[in-house]
Amino acid sequence: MKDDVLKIENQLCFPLYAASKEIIRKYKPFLDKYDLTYTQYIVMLVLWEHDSINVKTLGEKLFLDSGTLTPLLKKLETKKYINKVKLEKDTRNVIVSLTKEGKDLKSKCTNIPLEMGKCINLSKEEAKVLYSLLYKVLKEK
Amino acid sequence: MKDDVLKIENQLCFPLYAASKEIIRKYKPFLDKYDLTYTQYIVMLVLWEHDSINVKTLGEKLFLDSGTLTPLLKKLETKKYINKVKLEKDTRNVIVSLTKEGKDLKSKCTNIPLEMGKCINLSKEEAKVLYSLLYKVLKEK
DNA sequence: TAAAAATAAATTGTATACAATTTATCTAGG
DNA sequence: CCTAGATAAATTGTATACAATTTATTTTTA
Repeated sequence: MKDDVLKIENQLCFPLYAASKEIIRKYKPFLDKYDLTYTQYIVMLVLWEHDSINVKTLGEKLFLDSGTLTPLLKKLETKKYINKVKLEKDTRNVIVSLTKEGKDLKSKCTNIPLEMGKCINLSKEEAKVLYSLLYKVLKEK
Repeated sequence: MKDDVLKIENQLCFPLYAASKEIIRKYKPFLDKYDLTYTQYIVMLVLWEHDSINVKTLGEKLFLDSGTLTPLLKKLETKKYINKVKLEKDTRNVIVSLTKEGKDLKSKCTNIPLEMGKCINLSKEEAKVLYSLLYKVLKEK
């Protein structure tokens, strides 16, 4: 009777995994314009809010570790969107901040959430419910 | 006024992306026992249902392409969980099937969905709502 | 205050992901 | 029947992810 617990359509994680990838794939045409990947884009989102932040805090906000962020930040530096400097008071900390180009990019990206909204087949209410359920999943840790 | 559309907490995609990764990370201790990654596990889920399937169909079910599946299937073959043979009628098709070990693994994994259920901080009803919203996102394509 | 513990990034190693291309094979139309 | 187009995997190249370790620095404590 419990044979179907392993059916893929009975897993909650699978549609989560698949939907996440599918939506990220839909970002691509919008982000390609600015030579950004999705992960680079969410780093920029955080920087547009904070302007300057250390790698650890950035990682906590995005659920990413230095193994992912170190090379990614190097790429954003090469693209001239960010700068990296060591904190004088404690040189273990690397502070990431926006260049002028990085700041200027923000206004060009304001249409992306709207465009993406059109790509997602959910009503405003459904999106809200989905949003809070996902945060409930995330908050438990 | 529309300045906050780019705030990370106003994005729907971000919690989707983060929750997906967090849940997959929670699978790790359960899957490590059988030397499986999450992606290898979902391939096994499909094979436990179908026993034999070609790479293309497998990819369609899992939203994965041959670039991901080819090396992954090689690893599952090395672990002796699957076999790969070319379809005689049309040798472009590679048919993946379970070995005895691969079949036997199924019964050992039946506890995983239950254990994972305990790790996710949602009621049965919430999980159901989340599930259908995610499939709604996926179905639109 | 000097060694031990803690902390933050960076590095290393393994495993995805996926776009784009290539290779091998098959199918259909002339 | 024979070639142009279609199809399925495999390959190539780039970019994450993340566990585990290492390096450099700072803080704690005996």
